[in-house]
This record gives sequence, C-alpha cells and structure tokens, in this order.
Amino acid sequence: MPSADTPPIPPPHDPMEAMDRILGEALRRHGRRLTEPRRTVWRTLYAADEHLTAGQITARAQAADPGTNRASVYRALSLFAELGLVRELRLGADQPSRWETAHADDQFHLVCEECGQVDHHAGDLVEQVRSHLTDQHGFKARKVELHVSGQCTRCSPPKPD
Amino acid sequence: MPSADTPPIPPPHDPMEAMDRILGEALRRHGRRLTEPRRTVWRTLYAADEHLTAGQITARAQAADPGTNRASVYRALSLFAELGLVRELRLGADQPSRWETAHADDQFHLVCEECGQVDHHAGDLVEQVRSHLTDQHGFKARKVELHVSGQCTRCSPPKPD
DNA sequence: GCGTTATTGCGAATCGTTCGCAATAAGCCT
DNA sequence: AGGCTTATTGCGAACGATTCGCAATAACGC
Repeated sequence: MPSADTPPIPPPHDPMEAMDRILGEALRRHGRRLTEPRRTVWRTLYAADEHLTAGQITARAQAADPGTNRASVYRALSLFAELGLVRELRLGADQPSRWETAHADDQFHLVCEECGQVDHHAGDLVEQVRSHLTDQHGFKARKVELHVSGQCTRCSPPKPD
Repeated sequence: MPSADTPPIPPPHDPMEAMDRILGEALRRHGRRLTEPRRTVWRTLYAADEHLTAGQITARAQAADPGTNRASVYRALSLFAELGLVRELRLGADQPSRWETAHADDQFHLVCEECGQVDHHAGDLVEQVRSHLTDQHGFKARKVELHVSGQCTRCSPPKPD
C-alpha cells in the first residue's frame, strides 16, 4: 500500500475499480451521482459475456448486492444509454430488450437462431450504408442497425452430410 | 358485363376482392380458414399507407367492422406472418411492433426521427451482406434486417443554412 | 345441409417496463 | 467533519402490449 505521504494517485489495480472510475466520471460530467445501484449494474454489464436482458441484469446485480432494486436497474440502464455508455438492442420482436456496453463498432449483430449466440461485427458495411444513403438519397443516417439472423458456423453443419 | 352463359370467371373488378382471393388461397393452402376478422385485418393492412401497430390495425379494423376483436387481430397478424404474408418489425426499442405487407425487398428501412416517416429500400445491400457473411464468416444468413434512423430529405434542411 | 374442428370473442393473466412518492444518501460548501 | 440541497432510491401500484383459456360460433369438406 502507498505510504501516507506519497501523492494519492494509486494506479488502478482492480480492473473493476477502473470501470467504476469511468462510470463515475461520465456521471459527474453530466451532473449525476455515482450510486451503489448504478455501480452494481455497471459492473454486472461489464462482467457479462453476452447481451443481457434487464431481468438478467437485475438477477445478477442482486446476486452481487441483494438490495438491488428492479426499478433502479431500469433507471440505471436508460441513464447509461442516454450518456452513451451502453446500447439497448432488440434481437427479436418477441424478446425483451438486451443491453450491451457501448463499443464503437457493434451496430452489426449476428444472431444464431440455433444456439442463440450473438456475435458482433465491426466491418465497413455500416459506413458504406451511411454514405450510400447520404449521397444517393439525401437521407442523413444517424444510427445504422444491422441485424442478421441465421446459423452460426458451429450450428450450420460444416461438413456436407 | 359477361352474359349468363360465358365461362364464370369474372375478372376482379374490386381490388379488395382480389386481395381477398390472395389471402383465401394462402390460407386454404395451409389448411386454414378464411374468416371475417382475418379478411378485415388483411384489408386494413393493404389499405394502409404506412406501417401500423397492432393497436392501430385494431382501431381501423373496428372502424370497418365494429365486431372485430383485439385478440383476433393479434392472432391474424401472427398467422399471416407465419404464412409469409406480412412482416413484423420493430422500429424502436420503446415502440410496439409494426406490421407491413410482405414485399420481396423491404428488409431495408429508413426511419426519419423528425417526422416518423418510414421509407423502404430494395437495393442490393442486403444481398451483399448476405453473401459477405456466408463467404467470409461461414454465417448462414437467413434474415437480414437493416434499420437506419436519421433525417429524411424533407426534414434535413436541403439548403445550407 | 351436417358434422367436424378451426376460429372467435371475451376477460383474465402475463410480461416487460414505468411511475408516484416518501425516505435516503451523494456531493458541494464551509 | 457537519449540514444542506436535491438527485436517487425502494417500494408497490399502474401501465401498455400481447397472450391465454375456454365455451360459443361458424367454415368448409363431404
């Protein structure tokens, strides 16, 4: 541990603490407060390997902190989305919204209908679409969402029978 | 008008009757029955200029036939979708599903965030995506959905300033 | 026409999500 | 560190979209 009189800028040992800092700064920048439920939701989201529904997030958050409230989870999620920290996505008309941390290049989703696996894609396709629309049709694209459903490599038989 | 002893194959004068026939045939082909609520929903869908929510469809259907029941509308819609006659689509995580008659080339939607206008696009983009995925990533694309939101030509100021 | 059985109509139920409001606590100021 | 202001929480009730169960009805094949 740093001695009591070294400059109090400890490097982020715990990756979770680093995440907390990112969240805290984003919140403060917008005049919002960093609270326990928000931190819990945030960590849950980052610990997740996949896109979670609000229900799943609530369950996991409650596993980490039993006090976590459903409504607060929803509120945290939509706030995060508003701040551009996470993205809400609909992978099927029947299923509830799912949430993912916002990386730059993941408007491109591949959903496997067999195993439910969701893959991301960066690619330039989204950019292509955007410029095509602007140039050819005068449509100013702000958000481009590409959802593809089908069979992923593992589920579609690689060997021809 | 055809005389009484000409072959009884009257050309479809009423476009709505023609629509009914299409629906009836599709249903019969699948062992389903052509009923009043189904016909009403079908006509509503075809008379519509835009993508309607189930609620809107119900309202319009009831305007045409006051007996029309909400549940039957939902059942008709999902049946039609199952038969490939209509398509369900989510234009925003917050809004309810919307429904459109199924044309070949309309997986490509442009939603104007200003006026709410929804435009379609055929284009080869969808095909491009499909083959790109199959060739490069082994992902067998079944359904490709491209949702773009932004500003349409009318809403985005054409003149600079 | 008759009978079989798919379909309807109704209300209640479900699911995801949001709301209202009193109680709590974050972060600023000193 | 203590106090103050006000954003945020927690709770349950409310909500909107969609679905369900089931008895009554009506399509359509014979």
